[in-house]
Amino acid sequence: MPSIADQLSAALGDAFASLELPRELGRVTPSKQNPEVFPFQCNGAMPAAKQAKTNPRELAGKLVEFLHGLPQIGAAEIAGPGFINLRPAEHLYSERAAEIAADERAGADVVETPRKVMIDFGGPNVAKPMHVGHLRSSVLGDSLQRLFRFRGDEVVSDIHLGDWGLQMGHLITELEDEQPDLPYFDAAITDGYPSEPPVDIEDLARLYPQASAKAKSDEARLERSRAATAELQAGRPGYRALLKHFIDVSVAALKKDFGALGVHFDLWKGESDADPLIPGLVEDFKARGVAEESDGAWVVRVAREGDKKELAPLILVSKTGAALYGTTDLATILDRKQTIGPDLTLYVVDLAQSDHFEQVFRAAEKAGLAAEGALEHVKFGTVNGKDGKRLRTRDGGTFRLADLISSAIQRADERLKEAGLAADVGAEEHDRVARMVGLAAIKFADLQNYRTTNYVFDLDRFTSFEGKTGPYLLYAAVRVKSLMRRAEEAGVKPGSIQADAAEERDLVLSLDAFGAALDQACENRAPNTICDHAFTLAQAFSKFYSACPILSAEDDVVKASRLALAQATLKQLELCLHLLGMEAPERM
RNA sequence: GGCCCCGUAGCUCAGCAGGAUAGAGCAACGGAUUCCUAAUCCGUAGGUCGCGCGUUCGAAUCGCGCCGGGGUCACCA
Repeated sequence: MPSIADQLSAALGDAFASLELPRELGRVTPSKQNPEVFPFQCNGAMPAAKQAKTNPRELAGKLVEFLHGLPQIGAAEIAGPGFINLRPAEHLYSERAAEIAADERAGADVVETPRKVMIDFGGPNVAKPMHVGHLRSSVLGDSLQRLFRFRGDEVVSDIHLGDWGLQMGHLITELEDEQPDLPYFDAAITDGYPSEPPVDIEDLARLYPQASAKAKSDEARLERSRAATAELQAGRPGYRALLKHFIDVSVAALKKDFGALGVHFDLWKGESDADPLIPGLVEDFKARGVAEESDGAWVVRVAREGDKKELAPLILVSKTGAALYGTTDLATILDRKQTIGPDLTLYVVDLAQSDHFEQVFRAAEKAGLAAEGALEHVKFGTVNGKDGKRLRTRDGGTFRLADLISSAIQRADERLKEAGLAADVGAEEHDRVARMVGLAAIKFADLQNYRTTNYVFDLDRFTSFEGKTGPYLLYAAVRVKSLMRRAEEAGVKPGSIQADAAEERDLVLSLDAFGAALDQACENRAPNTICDHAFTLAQAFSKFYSACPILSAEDDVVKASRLALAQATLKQLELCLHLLGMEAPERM
């Protein structure tokens, strides 16, 4: 059974069709005008009348006339220039509520034709620890993979490690300066390297910035890194062995970090995995004339007729013979095409890289590696401090993601203690709850804004249990869980739902809107509509909860009905939390 | 300078497949608890939707031009 809104849309669609007008005009939306009397409205009569050059009110009159006989319609009226206000038929509330209550998916549909969707996100760099910039990609990407999967698409996520290119040359040469005697640097030695890595994660974190800073002011130093990069890419055994150590050390640390964040990847591939495909890809591009020579480099021209912006060519092979960022990305697209064959690939990467992806996508399309529109840059803005500028540490450095997370968990812990929550559950459980609250605070704060906006990071606000926050939603879910436990103790069982009170109806309508919220989140590749839905639902429940006694209701039938509503709400709320990468504890 | 993103209530942000009187949260003010977790609920106040012009019966939403903030512009990733 479709949602109430969809049933009304279908009815309106029929009405339009009966007048030989497009069904799409029948789209019904929630009404803000007078929702108690007419919760929905349809605005299609006005554009239709415009097109047909007739009077909109007259047209609306015909539509309403058609609606009168239909079983879904409780009432319909014309208002203003041609708005059609709608009230669903009485029986729809309890029918739809019963269905949501019985449905594992809480009323959300699956997609008609599942696609294979590749999601590339996270993108941490082997050479450096994760910083705030990785937060959005990770949180957003993870939510998107959960969402697409839930909707029935086949999803493959890939962390796409930054383990190739100049940064590796920096690491190698900087390590050589510190420990020149290591066998990796002796070109005469080509085998039998130590199995223990020569560095740990802190070394990596130190070496890269050192080298990068030197290279900025010292051209010769930069050239050394470039040369080392070229040698690495050419296959010098000692450098390859070092690369493997770097990756291993880094991945071990990253798995810990992402595990703590609750973020999962199907594939832990990196840029270096695409390397074997590069020579063939380059030859192919040259042979087919996709690439051409320019100033000693090989480039793919991607500018198009009628472009507003002047898009520079993508550099496939630099004049020193090195593969660049774009080359690796193209080879990765080829790799994925051969091994996975995605219908759609989403790159969850910050919007500063818009031009880069535009180049890569165009080059891929030009070369026939991907269909037009099959590659998509899901861009997002920056995380700012209260000053409105990029979030920095007090001394102006970049904020480590690990520090950010631990400070959120610590703040959550303080909040819990202030409120006397999660007090009698034991220290271990308390810490677990604090972790859930802290992560929920960060994730919800990140996801509730539309992804392209830059948002201000304010831990005090995010960790509050009041208002539109992750902790509020967790608490709302916990309250219902607690209610369900009490019901069980009292031997009360959920029964058939009868939505009579205004608060009960509003709650049903809120539950009904779940699918639409997911549709929109999917379409926009932005989970903020899920955040919004979860919050609206929690609010609708709060109103219901304060207005309609459940366990203390006098009538057993009412009691069972309201408990069923509470149970359905909990299920849908937990699904929302899950899709946002959050989890509510049993008690708080 | 070209291009991209952003500009909505005191603050943080939704809304932008054109639709009625522009929303939420926080902060402010007033009220509600013998009752299932008051971290709640009810109410009040708060707006030239950056500015201007245009398209339209109708513009926060679409187009053009400005202003302000951020980003980006071929051999880094």
